Amino acid sequence: MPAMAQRRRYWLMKSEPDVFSIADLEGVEREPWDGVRNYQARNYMRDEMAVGDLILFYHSNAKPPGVAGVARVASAAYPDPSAFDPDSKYADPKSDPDDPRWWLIDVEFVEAFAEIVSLDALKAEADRGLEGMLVVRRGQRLSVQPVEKQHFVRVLEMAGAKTRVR
DNA sequence: GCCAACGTTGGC
DNA sequence: GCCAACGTTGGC
Repeated sequence: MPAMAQRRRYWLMKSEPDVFSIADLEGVEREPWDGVRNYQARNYMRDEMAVGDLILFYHSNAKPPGVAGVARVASAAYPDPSAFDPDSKYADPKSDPDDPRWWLIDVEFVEAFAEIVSLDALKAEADRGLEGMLVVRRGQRLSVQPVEKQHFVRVLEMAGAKTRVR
């Protein structure tokens, strides 16, 4: 009997569009998500993400902030090379190549929404469909967050997205 | 530009 | 192990 398939998980990842937007991801197709220097975000990438997991691509520090499209986890986790690069702004001399502190996954483009699903729009649904969604919580700064499947599906509906979830 | 939230650092 | 100081995030 085959092993039961791993349950697909859903995620939200933040990026400042001035630095790297959903259009930038569409242009390169695939991008190593380097530079994350938060342990909880690292743990999600290193320990919980699996190839094929779908991601809400969120524009932070944007006008308006909100979900701009969909991406997909495209690699298993591997050590973040920028931690070992002294010329990188993400260099971390405390990360030992034999015991790397920082890990990442590659992200690939799936879809750019016709219109951003703004944070305001998400908040407006927070009591009817998006209850408990982390990104609408005040003070929630985590740049990699798990998303419940029903919340993910609801955001796709709000966007009129082409992406379908099985 | 402001500042609340909150994670990290380091003195003790 | 506590906690003040500090730095960053990110909405506004």
